Amino acid sequence: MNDDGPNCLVEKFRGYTELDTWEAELLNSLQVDEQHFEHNAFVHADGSRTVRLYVVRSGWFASIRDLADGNRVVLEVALPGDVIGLRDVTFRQHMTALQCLSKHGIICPFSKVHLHELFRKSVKLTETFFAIMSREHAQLVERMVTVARRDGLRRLAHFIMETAVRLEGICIDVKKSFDFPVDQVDLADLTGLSPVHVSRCMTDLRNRGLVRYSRGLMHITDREGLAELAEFNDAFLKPDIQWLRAIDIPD
Amino acid sequence: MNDDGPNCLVEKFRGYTELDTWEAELLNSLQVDEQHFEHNAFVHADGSRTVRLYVVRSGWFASIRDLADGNRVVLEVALPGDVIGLRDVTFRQHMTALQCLSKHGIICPFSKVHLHELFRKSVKLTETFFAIMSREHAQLVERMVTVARRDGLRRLAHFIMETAVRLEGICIDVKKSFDFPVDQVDLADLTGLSPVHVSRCMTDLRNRGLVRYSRGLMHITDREGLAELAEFNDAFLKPDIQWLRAIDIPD
DNA sequence: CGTTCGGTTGAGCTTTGTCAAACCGCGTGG
DNA sequence: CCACGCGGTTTGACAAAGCTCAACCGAACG
Repeated sequence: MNDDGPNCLVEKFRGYTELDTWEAELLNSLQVDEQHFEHNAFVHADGSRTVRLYVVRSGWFASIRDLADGNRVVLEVALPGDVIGLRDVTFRQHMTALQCLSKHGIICPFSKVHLHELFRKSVKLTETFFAIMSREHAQLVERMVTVARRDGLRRLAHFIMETAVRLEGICIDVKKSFDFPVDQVDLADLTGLSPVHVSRCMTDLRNRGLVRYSRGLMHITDREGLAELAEFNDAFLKPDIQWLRAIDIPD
Repeated sequence: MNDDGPNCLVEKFRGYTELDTWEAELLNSLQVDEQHFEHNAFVHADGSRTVRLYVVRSGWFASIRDLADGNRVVLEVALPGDVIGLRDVTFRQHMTALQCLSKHGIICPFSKVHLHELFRKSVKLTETFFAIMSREHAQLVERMVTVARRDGLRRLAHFIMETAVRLEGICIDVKKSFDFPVDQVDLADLTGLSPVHVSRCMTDLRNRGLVRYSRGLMHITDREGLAELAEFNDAFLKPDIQWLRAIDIPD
C-alpha cells in the first residue's frame, strides 16, 4: 500500500542507502494516516506547537512566513515524497505556516514521538533523516545565494530549474509540459520580488525561448540555456550515497 | 583542558540536554587537535572534498560562496563553540568555502568518520547534533526572510541583533562594546547589499542612536529599538530543551 | 611623513516596486 | 448563446531603493 511509487518514504530513503525489510516497515509505519487539503488550505499556522511531521503524498506544499507589513516569504516548497518538519521538530513552535499550494494535496502525518522512537531503533534511518535535513539545508543555501545576489530573471530561472530537477527525482518527465501549480504571487514570494516584476521576468524568459508557461503548466523549452542563465548546478540536490561509509582521506 | 569555557562542545550540548561523563568525553575527543588561522585565511575551498568538521575554539569563521560575476555571499558566520560542517557532511563536496573572519581564529578539526562512530555510540548525542543542525537551518531561514523582504537598514539591524544574541549565548557581555570583526564588505556580502549602501545604512543606524560602530567594535546603544526595527524574534536561536521528551499532544 | 586601507559622500543610473488600468480565459447564470 | 464577473496576468507611468563610479577622508602603520 505504501510502496506505490516515488512519493513514498521507502523510495526516497533508497536514494540514500540500502534498506532491509524491517527498516522499510518502520518507514511505512510513518505513512498510515492521510490528510487531504485544498488549494491554499493551511496544515498548520506559523507559531503553532510542533506536534507532527508530514510526508507529502501528492501535491505541493509551501512553508510560509507572513510579515508584519503584509509581505510574505515562501521558504521552501515540498514535493511528493518530501518530509516536512524536520527543521522545526527540535523547536517548541513552528517557524513557518504550512500551506497547500496545489489544487489538492495529500500528506501523511506522524507524531514527533514516532520519529523519536525510530531514532532509537535504527541508526541508519536516523542518519538518513540527518542527510535529508542537510539536503534541505543545502537547498536553502542555494536559494539564499540566488536571492541575495542575482536579478529577477535569474532568480526565477533558478527556481524553475531546481523544481524541474527535483520533479525528475520523483519520476516526472520534465521534457514536456508538467504541472506547476504556482501562480505569480507565489513566485514573487519565493524569489523576493513583486508580482508585477515576476510577470515582466516571466515574459522575458518566454521571449528568450527558455520556457513556456501558462495557467499551471510549465514547459522548459531550452534546458541548457535556462541552467546557464541561472548558473544552476544540481550538486546540492544529489546526496552522497557513500557518506555513511566515509573514508578519512588526508589532504 | 577542553572544559575551559563556553567555546567548547560540552557546554554547547549542555544547552540541549544532560550529559553524563562518558558522553562528555566522547565530545571532548572531537576537540583534541587545533588549527590556527589568520584574517581571511581559508580553512577549505568551495568544492573541496568533505573530509572534516570543525568546532570553533576562538574567532569568527564564515561560509562563503564566490559567484562567477565576482559577487560573493556569506551564508553563515560561525562563532566560538559552533560546529561547522554538519550541513556538508552528507555531500561529497563542500558547497561553500570556509574563511577566517577575525584577525585570528582557532578551530578543532575532527574527521567525519569520527562523527560517524559517535552516531553509533550515542543516540542522545546524535539527536543533539540533529538539533544543532536544525538550529543552523532556522538561522538561515531568518536570514532568508530578511534578505528577501526587508530593506538594507533592517537587514543590518537583524544581523547585528542575531549576532549579539548568539554572543550572549557564549557569555559575552553585549551591553557594552564587543568585538565585531566584520568589515563593511563582509556586511554587504552577508546582507546582499553593496558596500556603499552598507555604509549609508550603518550611518543611518548610528544617527538613529541604535548602535555605535567603528573599526571592529560594536556597541548596541538601543537594544529595544534595534530589535523592533529588525522585527527580531530570538525564538529561532533557542532550542527546545524538552524536544527529546516529546509528548504527543492532540490539537 | 607618505601610504594604505577602510569608510564616507555625492552624482547619475538601473533595477525593482507601486499603483492603476486594461486584459484574458473561463465558468456561471440569465 | 451571450453577458457578466472573477482570478490571474500584463502593461504603462512613475517613484523609490539600491548600485556604480569616483573622489575624498582619516586613522593606522611602516
